[in-house]
Parts: sequence; structure tokens; C-alpha cells
Amino acid sequence: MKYKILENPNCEDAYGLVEEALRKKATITIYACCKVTYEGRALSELNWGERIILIKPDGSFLIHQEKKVEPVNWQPPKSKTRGYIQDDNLILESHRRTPKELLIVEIRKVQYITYANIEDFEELEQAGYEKDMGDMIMEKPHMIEEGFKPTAREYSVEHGFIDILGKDRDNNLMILELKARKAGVSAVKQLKRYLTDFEDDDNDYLKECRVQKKKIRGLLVAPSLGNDAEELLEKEGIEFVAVEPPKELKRDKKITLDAF
Amino acid sequence: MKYKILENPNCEDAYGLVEEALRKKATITIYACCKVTYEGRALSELNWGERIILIKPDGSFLIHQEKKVEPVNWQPPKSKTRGYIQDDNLILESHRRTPKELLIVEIRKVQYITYANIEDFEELEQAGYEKDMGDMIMEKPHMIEEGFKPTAREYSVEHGFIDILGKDRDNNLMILELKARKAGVSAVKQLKRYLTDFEDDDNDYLKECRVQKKKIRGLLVAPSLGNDAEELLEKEGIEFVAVEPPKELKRDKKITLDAF
DNA sequence: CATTCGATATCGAGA
DNA sequence: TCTCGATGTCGAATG
Repeated sequence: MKYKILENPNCEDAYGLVEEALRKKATITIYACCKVTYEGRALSELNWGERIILIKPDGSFLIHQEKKVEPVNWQPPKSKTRGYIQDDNLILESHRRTPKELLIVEIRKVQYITYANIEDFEELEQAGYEKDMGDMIMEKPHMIEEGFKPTAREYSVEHGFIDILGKDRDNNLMILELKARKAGVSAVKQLKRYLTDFEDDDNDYLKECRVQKKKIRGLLVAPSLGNDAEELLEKEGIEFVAVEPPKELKRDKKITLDAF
Repeated sequence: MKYKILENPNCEDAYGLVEEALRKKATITIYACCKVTYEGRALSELNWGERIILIKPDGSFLIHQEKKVEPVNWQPPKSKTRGYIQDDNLILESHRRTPKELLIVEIRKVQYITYANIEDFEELEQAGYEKDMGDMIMEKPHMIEEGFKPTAREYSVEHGFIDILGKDRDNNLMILELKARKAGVSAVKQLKRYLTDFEDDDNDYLKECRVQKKKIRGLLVAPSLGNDAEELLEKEGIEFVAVEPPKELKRDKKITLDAF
């Protein structure tokens, strides 16, 4: 990691370091007393105070106060940063075109400014989501019920994509809607829409079902169910199956698999 | 601003600085090669790579990669940070109780670490939101249409809260749904739901309207309208009124008021 | 404490 | 480019 640090620089030296860092596509950190103005999707102003400024090589621009996770002001990736000197203050501007947004930081005093070329080739691995739930159910369909056979995933219908389509032991059609968190009314409604897709349309599945006099079962699969959702669910004749999303990383799976 | 910087510190020195900073409730920045594990609402792992770590005195803990506005991992305010040494690595842990969440950062190599006591007494002033739009319309109802009289704000119905309820010059009921940005299909649907609330329920307003043979008008108030939203809007007989959210800071208002 | 809702939401996927 | 949905959404206001 190549880096540089300047302590208590004057305006010109700080400006020089910023230009150098932008040229080298480095990540910049500035502890400084500044004033911030934003105009774009909204409008904001932050009066003089000490903050931390972070400028990333992808154009992201963050200003952090000493509280909260969220930056007090920011610009998204691909924003263009430029610096200049005005009235012996270092000014940093970050702008983007669509939507038109401009962030202006007036810096009165820089405590210290650093830049570094960061090397990071890793991406975050996560688990505990809807997709993982789907993977798990496809692998172990019996956790829905004995005899359940998934036939399709992300099955396209009028109102969107059905998470998992399948058949039960009696060959009834099953429509599964997955939620990784507590399912609300919206999930029940969505499942209801999928069911109507099969009722309304001249769907191949439906024809087959009519001929065989089979049922179409809607199943909401989630770790838990909201009270309001439960009501609607019963009214609509939709079933609920409690399933926790798997909290296991792919890496872990690999290791498990490698062990064999 | 009191601050301290350590370049290329060994594990013990870095640990010492972290402890000192935590004690002094300073804001810490670390450029380091690290590995991150998170377990809580979800589960994640980030393999070895160079990142920026930001620890704030309110307990917020951020890990930034060289891309994106959002931190790759984080902990919210009030989380507890502690550091220790293990296998000649500096380990930083941040945990909170409800929900139970634990973030572990293993640091193999610190490029530099800084801390500073930041002084910032200012809060962000903002304008250009739905709330500002609502305030403005309550103050100047004629901008919706001549003779419009707002009667209630955040009026509770089955499907949520109606932003503004009122009557037109002919005493017809008006339901206003406000959006500070371009309104999409979802906004039209929401307004539709509010309208059905008045149609379905034995609502006092509805009874009054029936007796007086009045209409119920749905108005979507936003700076602009998406194409798809426009279609649905016409189909549902909902009206659209173009209104920009006021982009004026309270500070400016104060100055205007003080001028009198 | 829990719930609800807005946000300069951000971000990624798909059309 | 735009739209849509998920997010460890965050954060504030409210009950």
C-alpha cells in the first residue's frame, strides 16, 4: 500500500496532495474544519465544524460527523471531484450529471490529510437471504413437506416470477413464495397475484390440472408471519411453512464438501 | 482538534493507540490489511484485503472498501468496541445486544492509524422533502387549485395515512398523496388503495358524500410523473398536480423573517 | 421497547 | 438508461 500523510498542511500543500491523489486514483482521508453545501435531489447546508472526508477512486465522496453510521453528506460513485483554492480556503467540489447534483466542501483548516492506493480483490460473502433459502429448498425439498417435488425456479408469470414451482405427492400444483424475513401482507398479496395468474390465464399447468382435477396450492415460506398477514392468508386459503434462511457461507459449504 | 498518527506501527503500538483513543472517546481511522467476520441479522465474511476502518465515539464502526458509498461491514451507534492481540494480529471486536450482532476485524498489517477528538456542534439543515411539500400546501392550499381547503393531515385509514385530506370549492372530498420526487406506479397504487378505503368502509366522509351526492377526488401531487404511472393514473381517474418540493432552508426563512 | 415510514435512501438485476 | 425489489437497509417519530 503506497501512502502519504501531511500534518497541519497549509492550503496550497493540501491542495497539492489532493491533486496528486486524484491523479493516482488513491483513496483520500481528510480530518478538517469545513462547511458543506449540497444541491441536487434535495438541498442542504452544514455549517463550520470538524469532520472526516473520504474520497474514493470510484468517485464516491463521503463526509462523516463523529456520530452515526450514515455520512452527513455524500456523492455516489462516478461523481467527479475537483479541488481549487479560494480566499485561502481549499474547496472540494463533487458533481454528477444525472441527476444533477453538486456537493461543495469549503475547508478552512486541515488537521491532516492522507491518501493511499488500496489493494482489495475480495468481495463480501453473505448468507441468510432469500436466494439461500431457495437453494436449500431445491436441495432438500422434504423440508417443505414429504413428497414435495420442485419443478421450476423463477418461473415467469404475468405478475412476476414465482420463486419455486412444484408438485405435491398427489401431483397438485404448488406455488411457493419465499421470504427471508418475517412475511407481511405484501407477501401474501403477491402470492395471491400469482395464484390469479394461474386462474385467469390459459396456462398449460392449469389445463393439466383441470383435466386431472387437481388443486393449486399457494405456500408462503418464511421464518415467521406478521399478524395482519396471518388473517389475509387464512382468508385466501394460502398455506404457511416456517423455514429459517440458512446462515451458512458458500465458503463453509466448500470446506464441508472438500472434506469428503 | 487533538490528534495522533502512527505510521507502520507494530501490533502492540497499534493496540495501544486504539485503547488510548477509545478511552479518550476519539474518532479512529485505520488503513490496514484485514479480514472481517460478521454474525447477527445475517452472516458474512470478507477475506484478507486492504480497507479503511472508522470507529466513532458513539460506537459506530465502519469498514470501507475502495468502492461504493456504503460500508462493506459496520455496526450501529451504541455498539461496544474492544481490541486485543492474538497471534501477533490486532483484533477489533464490535458487538451489540439487541439484536445480538458481532463484528470481528482481524488486522494483519496496519499502514497507519490515527485518532482525533472532533469538535462539531452543527447539524445538517435540509429542505426539499415530502414534509416540506406538505407544510407548503397547508400554508398555500391555492397552489393545488383555487378553492381547495385542507381539513386534515396524516389522516388514518385502513391502508395507512393519507398525506392531506380536504375539500374542493364544491365540497367534494379530496385525497392528496404527496411525493417529493418523480411519482411512479407505486404512488398511484397507494392512492388507489386510499380511495378504496373510502369506497369499502362505512366511512363518515363517505356517508356525508353519498347524502350530498359528492365526488371523491384522488390527487397525486409530485414534481413529475413517470410514463407508466401516467397510464395507470388515467385509467383510475386520478388527477395529477405538478408541485416542486420547496428547496428553501429554514435558515433562509429565518433570515427572511428577521428582516421584518 | 416495537412499529411505521421517509430517504439526496443505496445497490444490483433485468429490460 | 430506467424500473423494480431487497437491504444486516438507517434514522426519526411515535405509541
